[in-house]
Amino acid sequence: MTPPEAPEDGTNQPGETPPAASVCAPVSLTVLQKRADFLKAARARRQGTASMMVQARRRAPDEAEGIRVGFTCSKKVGNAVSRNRAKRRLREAARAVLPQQGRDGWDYVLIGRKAETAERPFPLLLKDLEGALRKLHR
RNA sequence: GCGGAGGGCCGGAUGGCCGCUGGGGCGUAGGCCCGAGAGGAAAGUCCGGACUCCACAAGGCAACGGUGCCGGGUAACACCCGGGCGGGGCAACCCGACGGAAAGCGCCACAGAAAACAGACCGCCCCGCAUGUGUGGGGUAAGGGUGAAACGGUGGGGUAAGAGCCCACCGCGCCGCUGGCAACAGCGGCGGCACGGCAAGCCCCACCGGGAGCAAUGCCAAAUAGGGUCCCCGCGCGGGCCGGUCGGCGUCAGCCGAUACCGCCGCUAAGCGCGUCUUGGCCGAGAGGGACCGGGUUGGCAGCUUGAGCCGUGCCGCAAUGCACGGCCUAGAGGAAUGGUCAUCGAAGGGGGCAACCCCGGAACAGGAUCCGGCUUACAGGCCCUCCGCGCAU
RNA sequence: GCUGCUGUAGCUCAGAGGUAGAGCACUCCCUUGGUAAGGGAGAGGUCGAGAGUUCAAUUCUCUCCAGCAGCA
Repeated sequence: MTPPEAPEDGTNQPGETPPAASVCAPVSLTVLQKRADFLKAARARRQGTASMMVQARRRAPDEAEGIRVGFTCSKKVGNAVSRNRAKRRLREAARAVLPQQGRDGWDYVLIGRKAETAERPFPLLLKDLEGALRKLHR
């Protein structure tokens, strides 16, 4: 089931992802660093999925440029190893999905969950993020 | 071969594509190229330091805390090495908070006659009286029972019964000699049992320690309200004193005062509280503008990785370690990088098979956050070296 | 990252080297026509875990494990 699909992903992603980030979409993807940005996003819309919680906020026009995204894992997720693994997988999922499906001028915050974020197969992780974005943009 | 002891090491591999962090080079720039990127515990934060700030200044004492056989190592340590003593193991070897209880105080439940300094419940023995079992006096601590612990142990002599009362050995204590730097050990002599346990109870002795921590600390910038100092303008608002006016009380002398009194208004659940006259003089200097200072907030920079560093060789030393020479540069983030995915190979484990082998499965504990030295705790599995016991063969 | 504090009954807390306790809650009984209140009786504990000191540890010491605070 996965082997037939997997090579497609392996050949498609390298060809498509970099142009999407560099040429086709002029929006830049930056990472949230400030505590205030996270707090603002936490007050905005949110959508939970099996593997993650997604918060999204449309910024005021003069705040910043492009799509911004942040990652968070609380201590409930586990020790440092599992927290870091969850954040890395979320970061990779955001890199694959947000340049196409994110909207310019929005902030997104992805929050890891206990075991699911680290264990869910990667294609399903991507689908979770896409579904959550669709609901949040409505 | 089986079982065991000690020490050391590794702890998924290779490659493709796409990324991340910081470094170097090129380029006006978009960007391109090069090389680097988690651990043995990075963990717990239990000790010891470096470093920074604060306090105090030669320093000492007190208090508090820590360490605690001896010697050595070290920047230092509660760590390491060697030795001693005690305990465990047939052994290799392992474990030990291991100073002082004859400086003092305190505690030792229950049981037991008695729990710390002597004494005697049941007993044993002698004598007297009464007599078949008691009673009075005296001696004794061997035996019984209790307890975690009971006033040296075993054997012999001795005795009315007993007792270090006497003797031998053991234990204990003191003295001397010998070996050792020392802890301590050995030997000899003497004493004649006195000295119960607890110091992870207070304490005594010796030694050590000022406090806080990189979220320490230093620097830069921005905006905001308020504070301090100085300068300019300056007497409009407000403060103090005196006076006026007005008001309240009054025993008619006076007293009190815009924080009083009456009333009103506003905030409040209510109470408290605040505001609601005026002009003149003097003192004083506010607000406004400018400059500087200090504090807080946000962001940035430094601290930030060349160090009690790592590797190799040689030398002194039983060893820890030290010294010399040569070589190497090995993460530096800051809501915090070291990843995702694919392919090939793959240890443990599970299933099938007489077996070769086949199928499933897919790597333990866990990730830097100023840096070092230790300790402790977690850890699938594997490799190497040395040693011990038993069995077999020679 | 650093520094402290706390773990005892279902809950809130005492306790101190030899017995584990109080209040509320729970169960049963009395009282009431019934409930509440009141009275009586009862049950409920690896004292966070593991080592050590001691004759004896919930208490003293050490090591772990949780939880909660503070520090820019």
